[in-house]
Amino acid sequence: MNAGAKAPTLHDVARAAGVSLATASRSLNGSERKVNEEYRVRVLAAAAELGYTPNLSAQAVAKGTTMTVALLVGDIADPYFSSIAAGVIRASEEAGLIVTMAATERDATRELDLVKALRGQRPRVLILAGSRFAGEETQPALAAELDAFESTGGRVVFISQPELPFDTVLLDNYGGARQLARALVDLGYRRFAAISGSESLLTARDRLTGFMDGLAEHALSIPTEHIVHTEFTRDGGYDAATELLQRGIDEVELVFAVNDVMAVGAMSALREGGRIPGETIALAGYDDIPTVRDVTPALTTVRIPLEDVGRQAVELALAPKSDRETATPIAATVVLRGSTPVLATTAVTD
Amino acid sequence: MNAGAKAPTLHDVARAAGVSLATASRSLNGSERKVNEEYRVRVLAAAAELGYTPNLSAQAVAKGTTMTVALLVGDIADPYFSSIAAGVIRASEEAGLIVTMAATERDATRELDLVKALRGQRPRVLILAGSRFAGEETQPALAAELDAFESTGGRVVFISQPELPFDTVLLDNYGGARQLARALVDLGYRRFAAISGSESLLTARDRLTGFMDGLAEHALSIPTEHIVHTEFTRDGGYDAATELLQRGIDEVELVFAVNDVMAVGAMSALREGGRIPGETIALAGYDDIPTVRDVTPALTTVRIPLEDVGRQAVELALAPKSDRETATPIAATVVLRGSTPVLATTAVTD
DNA sequence: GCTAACAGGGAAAGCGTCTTCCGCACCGGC
DNA sequence: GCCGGTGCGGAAGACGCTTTCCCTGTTAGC
Repeated sequence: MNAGAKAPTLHDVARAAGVSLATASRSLNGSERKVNEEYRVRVLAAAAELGYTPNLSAQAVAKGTTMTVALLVGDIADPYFSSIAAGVIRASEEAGLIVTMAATERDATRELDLVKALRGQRPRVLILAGSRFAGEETQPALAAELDAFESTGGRVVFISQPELPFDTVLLDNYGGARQLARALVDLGYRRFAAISGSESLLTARDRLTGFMDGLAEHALSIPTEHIVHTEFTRDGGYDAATELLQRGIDEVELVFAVNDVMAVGAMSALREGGRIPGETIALAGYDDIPTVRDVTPALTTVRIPLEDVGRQAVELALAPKSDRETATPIAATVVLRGSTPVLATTAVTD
Repeated sequence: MNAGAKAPTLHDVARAAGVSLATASRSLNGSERKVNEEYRVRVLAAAAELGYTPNLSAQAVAKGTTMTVALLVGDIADPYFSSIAAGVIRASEEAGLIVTMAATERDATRELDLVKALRGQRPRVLILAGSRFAGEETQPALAAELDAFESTGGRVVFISQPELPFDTVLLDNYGGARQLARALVDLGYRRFAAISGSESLLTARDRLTGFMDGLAEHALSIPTEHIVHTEFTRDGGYDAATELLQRGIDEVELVFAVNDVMAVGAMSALREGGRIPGETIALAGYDDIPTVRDVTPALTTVRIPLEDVGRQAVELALAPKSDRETATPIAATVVLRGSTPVLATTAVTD
C-alpha cells in the first residue's frame, strides 16, 4: 500500500466508469433523478472496484446538512449514561445517523465549551444528557448557544430536566421518588436517612424532594442530620454512608440514595460498618441500572427505562417540532427487591 | 429566532470585520501567518458578535483531514466497553479530537458495514474494540477495508486481539488467566468449572486456555462437562451457571467466568441455586469492572486498567508508526477478593 | 538614497460533493 | 410532419473553508 495515496474521489469513479461527475453522484446516492440502468451499474462497479467511500464532510458541505447526532453525557463510564447512550446509538443507527459523543465530566463550563465545539459539526441533533445544576452562571450562555443552534435548523433535546425552553425527555424524578417513599412506608419503614448529590444538582434535588414529600404524606420526615450531600458517584455514595455511620444512625431503618450508583457504594460501606443491608438496615436507590439485580441483597429502586430514554430523545428530535408540548414524562416504576424486606417489627405502629 | 436563518459563515465574519476572507481565516485558526493585531482583534470580536462557529465539515474538506476519532465497540452499555470508551474520549479530547461511536452489537457483518460507513468520515483514527472471532468469513473484507483506510493516511488500532496486521493494544488475556489459575490453586482450590463465551470468541478462548494451562502446571484440569459456552453477557453468565447447577457441580469448588459481567450473572444464579458465593462455592471473573467491588462477596478477578487501555489506543494511534513493533501488552494483575476465600479444607492434599 | 529582503493583506484557486440549468434526443399527439 | 413534452447526460456553479500566490508597503543594509 502506497501510504501517500489519496482516497478515491467521486471524480475517479466517474472517470473509471466513463461518465460525468453528475451521473456518478446521482448513481451513488439515491437522488431524485433517474439514471440509465447501464450507467448506474457501471458506476457502482467502478466504485466497488476502487473502494470508493463518499466523503461525508464534502457531502455535508455540499448539502448544507449532516447526518450526525451529537450526544453530551456526564461520564460515559457511568451506567446511567452508558445505558442512555446505548439507546441513542441504536435509534440513531436505525435512522441512518452517526453519533458523536463527548463527556462533560459534570462540569458546566466544560459543557458549554463542548456545545460550542460540537456545533461546529453542524449536527442535525444535539442531545444533552449531562446533569443540570440550579443557578449555573453558564446557563444564559448555554441557552444562547442552543438558541443559535436551533435557529439555524438544528434540534436540541434535553434529557431529564426541563430547565431551558427546549424539547425534553422528561424523567419523573419527583414522582418516582414519591411513589418509592409511599411503597417503603407501606412496608413498615418509618426512620430514614438519605444520601443525595450536590444540593444544586436538579436530578438529586427532585428525587430527594419527592421522597420527602412522599414521607410527609404519612407525617414522616428525615432529620437534617440524616441527610448527606456528596458526589454523584459510587465513591460518593460510599463516603456518604461512612459519614452517616459516623454521625450515628443506629435507629435508622432505611437509607435512600438518590441514584443506584451511590446506593451500591453505600451498600458496601454499610456492610463494612457492620450494618447488613437487607437485614439490619434497608437500602433503596433510583434508576434501576443493570447491576443492582446482582448485588446482595438485590436493590430496591425506581426503574427508568434508560435505553428507551435514549431512543426517545432521538425520536423526539427527529419528529416535527409541533409535538413539543405533548411530551409526557417517562414513567418511573418502583421495583421492590431484597434490600427492603417487609418490616414486620414496626407494623404495629401503623 | 428566525428559523430559516443560516449559520454565520466566515464570509459574514470577514465582512463584519471589514477584512478579507483570508485574513479572517488566519485570525480564527492558529495559522502560521501572522496577522496584524488590530485586525485580529476585530475579527475575533466580529466572530463573537455573530456567534460564529467554524464549519468543521468545510474545514475538513479544505484541509483534507479531520479531527475525528472513530470508535467501534461491541455494546456501549457493557461496562467493559464503556470504560474503554471513557478512556478513548478523555485522551481524544486532550488531543483536541472529537469521538464518534458506533456499536457492532457483536456482529461481524455489522462491524464491516460500520467500518465502511465510518470511513466516509475520513477519521484520523479508527479504533476497533469489538471482539474478534476466529475464522470470521468477513475477516478478509475487513482487512481490505482497513488496509485501504490506512493507505490513505488513516490509523487503525485494535484493542485486545493481534489478529490482523495493525497496531494493537494488547491485553494479556492468556497470561492473566494463567496467573489467576495459579493464585487460586495456591489458595487451595482443586476442582473447577468454567463459564466461557462462544468457542470462537478469541478473548474468551485465550482466557480459558490460559486458565487451563495454569491449572495444568499443577496437574489439574477442568472436565469438559464442567465447561459451559454461552453469551458474553450478564444473562449469558446467569444461564450458564444455571446450566452448571443442573448438570451437577456438587463437588466443584470454584467457578471461573471469563469475564466479570458473566461472573456477576453467575453469582446470582448460584446463590439462587443454593450455592452461596464465597461460602459454599467460590467464583472468579476477569476484567475488574467497577461493580465487582460492590457485589457480595467482592469478586476475585484479573484487573485490566480499562480506561488506560482506551487512552493507550489513542496514544498509539497518534504516535509515529515506527513504534508499532514495540507495543508491550497491558499488564493484567490478579486481584483476590472475598469470592475466593482460602480453602483450608483441602490444604492438606497439597 | 538605493536596493534587497521581508511582512502581511487580499484575490483566487482549490478541496469533494451536490444540484441547477442547459441541451440533446426521443416520444406522442394532432 | 411539426411541435411541445419528457427523460436524462453533462457542464458549471455553489457550499464554507484553507492556502497559494501576488503585490504593496516597510524595514534593513550598505
